[in-house]
Amino acid sequence: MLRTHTCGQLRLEDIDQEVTLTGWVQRVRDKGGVLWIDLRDRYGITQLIFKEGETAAELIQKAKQTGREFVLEAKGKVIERFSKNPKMPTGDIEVEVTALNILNSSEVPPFTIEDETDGGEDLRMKYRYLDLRRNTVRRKLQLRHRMMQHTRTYLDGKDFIEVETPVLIKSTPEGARDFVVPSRMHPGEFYALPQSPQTFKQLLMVAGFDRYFQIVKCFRDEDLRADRQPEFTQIDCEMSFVTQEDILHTFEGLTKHLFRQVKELDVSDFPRMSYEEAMRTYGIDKPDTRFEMKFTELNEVAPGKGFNVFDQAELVVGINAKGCAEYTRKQLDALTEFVKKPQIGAKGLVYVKYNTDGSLKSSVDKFYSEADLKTWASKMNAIPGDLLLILSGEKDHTRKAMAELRLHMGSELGLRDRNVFKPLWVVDFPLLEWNAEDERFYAMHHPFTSPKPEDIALLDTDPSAVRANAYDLVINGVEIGGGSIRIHNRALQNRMFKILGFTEEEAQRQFGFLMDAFEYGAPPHGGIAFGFDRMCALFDGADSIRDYIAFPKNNAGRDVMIDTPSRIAQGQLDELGIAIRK
RNA sequence: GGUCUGGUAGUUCAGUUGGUUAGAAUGCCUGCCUGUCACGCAGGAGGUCGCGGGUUCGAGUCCCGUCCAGACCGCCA
Repeated sequence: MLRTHTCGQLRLEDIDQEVTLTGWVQRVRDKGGVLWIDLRDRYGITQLIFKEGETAAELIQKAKQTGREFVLEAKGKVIERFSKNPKMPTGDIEVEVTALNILNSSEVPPFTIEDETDGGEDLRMKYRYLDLRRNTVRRKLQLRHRMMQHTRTYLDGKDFIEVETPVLIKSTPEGARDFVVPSRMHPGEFYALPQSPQTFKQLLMVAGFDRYFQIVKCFRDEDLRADRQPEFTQIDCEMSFVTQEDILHTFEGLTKHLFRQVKELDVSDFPRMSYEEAMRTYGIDKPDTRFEMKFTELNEVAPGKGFNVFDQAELVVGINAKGCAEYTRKQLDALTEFVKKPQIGAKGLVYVKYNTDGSLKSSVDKFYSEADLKTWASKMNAIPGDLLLILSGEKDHTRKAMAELRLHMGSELGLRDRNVFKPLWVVDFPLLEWNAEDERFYAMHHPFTSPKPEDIALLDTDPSAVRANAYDLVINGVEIGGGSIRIHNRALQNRMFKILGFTEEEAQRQFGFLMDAFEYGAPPHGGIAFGFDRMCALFDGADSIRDYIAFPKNNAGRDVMIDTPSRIAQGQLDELGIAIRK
């Protein structure tokens, strides 16, 4: 080792020790007769001192030549500081340097290597290796590391076996776009990178592994968001001979274990909510339950008074913003603007102020008496001082818009505390979703999801009413994980593919290996996958997953540091039998 | 595919109804300073205002196009 101690280690009790430290120059402070260098490594900062008349002149000269981010090896004696710095753990001591070796010099970095950097996002990404030197960024990756270790400990303790599945697999048309990899040995043929190891983990269940997990990279060629990267990591799990209840219990346990170990938090048992209830009361399948403000449907009381907008609406729905009756015209206009944004797409917003004096004032006073408004208010459990916000229109759109407005109000009222965690299981998802454009059903989860046994009869008569044995883990409005009990029977799997519009040949060609396997004693099984990057960000109270990934892509899917995607040589293309269309 | 926001010194930003030589902070360089730790003081260097076109006597500022970055919608079984 080049060093005897780290830069975060030395204390008063180490005084008079001869030590050697290595690290990067955080800052040089030249005070004339005395010069200090803050030497930094992953573990902390230790101050080196060079003193005129005491330190050899050539050493001082060498120290003066160093600049930010130079790499040094400094030998010297630990001494007590003349003036201590209580703000730093090593602030009682400093190292009186007797030998200095410049291990490497450094260009002036393009941004400051400090917790509060002056660097913008794209510059930090271009010089990610410098960004990663910063404590704040490194700590996020250390959190990820701990999450990963505790996940492995927990699952290993529950007899799960970690198995690696292939990365070069087969492309399938369902679901997200695949990243594809051309085959040199088979020109014109392609591998695909896995969107998830779904079929492989099911095959491991057929193989009798009983409990499998993998912390695994998955790939989806879709547009990016702050919480979506083209390559991302899942905690992928599967169990045999289990009911949905067993899976929820096991992975509620994992989640609680992580909260305990990583956050030192004990969270209470996770409530269950049906998909239907989530949609009806929160307008979304991943409700943020840190605050109430649930939807109240007003279809029974709102129409029939000549207000065309409500009379024609499939859904009239309101939320009660508690204590907001004092909102000004300007604030209400801002809310109206918010819901009219194209991304949200509501046509307008109706409000009812339940004033503290008991009177009611609304934007639709022309059509409704105070008694009408009072009926609404009581239906929405409003008391004087509350503000009712109401949207109407086609059901799905209106719910979606109201869900956005609810989150907006929750943020505005400070009800979405990043240090509060409210997990829940959303269960009983529909098995299928009708797509009007393609005029066919799509699997809401994936085509291997088992329908609820009691709903199987509906598969032929009313497919959209069939519920699945599928579940999502939602925390603070973020979908953290999802899974299902799978189909383990060839006939039922075939029936599913048929409903999804596959011909028998297509199903056989794409998933024949799985259905063949089902014929050799496939056990009942089910599983779940967690979005690991999201989980890390959520645990840390962050919205973006980028800082929890060492080398992320930007929002155009580009790695600006290594500058990729990039062109490849003509020779490589020729070898692969690929021509680029001009 | 679409919507919005931004692009000015190494960096983070300001720049008024279009008007002379484009500013601040920080960083960088030089000098001074024996207890600093966001050290201090004095001085200095540093700009194709993303790129292209247009309007105008005159464009960092207005218009059109384009590139880049970020957020979002669509998309993400």
